[in-house]
Amino acid sequence: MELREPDVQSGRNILEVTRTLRANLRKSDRKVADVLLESPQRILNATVAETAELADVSQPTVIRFCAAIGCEGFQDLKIRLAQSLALGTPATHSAITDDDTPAAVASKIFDYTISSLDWARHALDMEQMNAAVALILKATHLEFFGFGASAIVAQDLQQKFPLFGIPCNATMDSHQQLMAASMMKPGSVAVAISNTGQTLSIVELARLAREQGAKVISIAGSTQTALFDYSDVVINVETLDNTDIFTPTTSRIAALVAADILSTLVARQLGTPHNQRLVRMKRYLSQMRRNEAF
Amino acid sequence: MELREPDVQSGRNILEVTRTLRANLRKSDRKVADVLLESPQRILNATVAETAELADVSQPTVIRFCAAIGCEGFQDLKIRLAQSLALGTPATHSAITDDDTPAAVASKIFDYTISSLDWARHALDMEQMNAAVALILKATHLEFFGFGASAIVAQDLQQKFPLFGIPCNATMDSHQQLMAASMMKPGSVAVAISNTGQTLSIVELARLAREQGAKVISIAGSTQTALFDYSDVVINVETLDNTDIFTPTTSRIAALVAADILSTLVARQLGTPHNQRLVRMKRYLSQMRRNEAF
DNA sequence: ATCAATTTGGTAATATTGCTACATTGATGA
DNA sequence: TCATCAATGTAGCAATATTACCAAATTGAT
Repeated sequence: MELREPDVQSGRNILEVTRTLRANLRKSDRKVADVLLESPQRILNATVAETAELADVSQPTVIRFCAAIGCEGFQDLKIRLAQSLALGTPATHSAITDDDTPAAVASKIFDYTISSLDWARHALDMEQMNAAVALILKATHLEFFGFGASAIVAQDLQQKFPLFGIPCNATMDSHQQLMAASMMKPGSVAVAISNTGQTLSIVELARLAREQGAKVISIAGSTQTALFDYSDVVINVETLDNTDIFTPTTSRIAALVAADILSTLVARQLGTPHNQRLVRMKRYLSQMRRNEAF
Repeated sequence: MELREPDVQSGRNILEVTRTLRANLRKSDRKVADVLLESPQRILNATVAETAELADVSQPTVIRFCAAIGCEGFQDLKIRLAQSLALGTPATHSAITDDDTPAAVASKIFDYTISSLDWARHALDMEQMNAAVALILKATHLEFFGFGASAIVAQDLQQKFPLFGIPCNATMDSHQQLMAASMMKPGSVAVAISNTGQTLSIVELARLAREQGAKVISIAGSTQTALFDYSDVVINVETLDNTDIFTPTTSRIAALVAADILSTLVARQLGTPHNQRLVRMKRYLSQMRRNEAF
C-alpha cells in the first residue's frame, strides 16, 4: 500500500526514536540525546562542533550518536529532524501548561492536530476504504449515525452525499435514528460513526440495521471495538489519544478527513457526468450564498 | 507575536516559493529550480556537486540559486526543503488526477489538509483571538451562527461552550436564527462563522445582533469581507483555496482547529475549579457512552 | 584483588563539502 | 561598435563532517 512506504514509516520522527532509545544509549550519547530533545530547533541550525559543545562531548561522539539512532551521519540527522519538526513537536512534548502564552497554546494545538492527522494517514487501511466505496456505489440509500462529536461527522457526510444523487439521511434525534435503522432493508447502507466504537446506542443501531439486511460501514478509532461485530467494513481512523484535559478532540477532525477521502473516491467512481453536475451544484451554492436573504 | 517569526513566515514552503519566483530567475538558476521542483526528494539527499550536475550548471550557480530564493546556503535549503516535504507535497502539486490510485487520492487529501492547516496556523492573528477570548469571558450568553459547512463548526462550538458554564445556543433553522439574533442584547456575544464572509444571511444576522447591542465575533477565511463591517473581532482562518472540484473543504477543518484554540484559551482563563468540573464532565460523558441505550 | 578483554570517549589527521574571489563570456544600450 | 553590466564558470579556500587511532574506563573471570 503506497501510504506505508518503509522509509517514511520506519525512521519516523527522530525525536520519538531518540526518546525511546535514550535509556540504552552510551552515557555520552545520552548527553547529546538530551540536548536534542531539549532544544531540537537549536541543533537544526548548528554544526557538529557546536552540537558537541552544547552537549559537552567531543565531535566524534556526536557522529557516533547519529549512528546510534540510525542516521547516516550528521547531515542526515538534521534533515530527519527538520522533517520531524515540520510535523510539529510530537504530542508527548506539547502538553499545554499553565504558563504557556496564548500563542504557544495555539501553536501546540496546531502541532497536535497535524501530528495526529499524520498518524491517522498511516493507520488508514485502504482496502477497507475501497470496500466502503464499493458498498456505497451499490447502495439504494444511505443512513449516517453518530453522537456528540461524531454527529458532526455524520452531518458533514450528509451534506456531501446528496450531491452524488444518493438518497441519504442523518438524524440526531435518537428516536428518529431508531426508526430509521429499523426501516432499513437490503440495499441500504448504514454508516456508523463512533470514535470509541463502544457507544452503546451506535452499536445497537448497527445491529438493528444489519438485522434488516442492510450493510454497515463503521468509522471508528480502532478495529477492536464492539461495533466491529456488526460491521461489514471498518474504516479505521486512529488518532493520538491523550488524556490531558486541554487536548483537543482530534478524532473528529481525522474522521472528517476520512469523510473527504470517502466522498472523493465515490465522486471519482461516478465519473464525469456526475462531476459536471457537482460543478453546477457548487456554482449554484456559491450564488445562493451571495443572494440569499431570509 | 510568537507565531509570526519572520524566518518561518517568509520562507515558508520552499517549493511554493521557488515556483512563484521561477519566472524572475536567471536562466541557470531556473535550471536548478526545475530540478528542485521536479525531484525535490533527490536534492534532499544530494550534495552541491550532485545538484549542479543534475541541473547541468556549475556549483556556484547552485549556491547563487539558494541565495536567490532566500536561503542562507545549501544546507539551509535542504533543511527548509525537508520541512516542506514533510508537510506533504504542496497543494498545487497534488491535484487529484483521474488515474491516481485510491491510495494516492487518500495521500493527497491528507497532504492537502495538512498543508492547509499549516497555512492557517501562520495566518492566525493571536491578537484577535485574545480579543475574542476576552469578549467571551464577559459574555452573559453566546449564540453561534453558521450555514452549510460552517454550521458544523457552529455545532462543534455549541458542544463545547456549555461545558464552561456559559449559556449558549446554535440553531440551524434560519427563522430561529433570525429570532435569536433579534433577541440579543448588550452582554450577548454572537459568533458568526462563514468561510467566504460574504454569506448574506450571516452578514444580516451579525448586523442584527449588533443593532441590539451585542458584540460580534466572526470566524472567516479572510479579513476583507462584508462580515468585517459588523464584527468587533475577526478570527482569520485562511486556507489554501483551490477551485478543483475534487478538492476537499479544508476551511471547515481549519475553523474547527480555531474553535479548539478558542475553547482551550477560554478554559484556561476560567481556571482550575472550572477545569475540574470539565474533567468530571468528560468522565460522565464517557460513562454515558458505555451504558446508554434507548 | 588483579589482570585481560571489551567498551567507551577523546585527539588528531583526513576527506568531503560548501563557499568565495576572480576571470571569462554573453548581453544591452549609447 | 564599443563600453558597461549582468551572468556564469574555474579554481582555490575555508568550513565541516568523518575516520583512524590511542587512552581511559569498565567489566568479568580467576
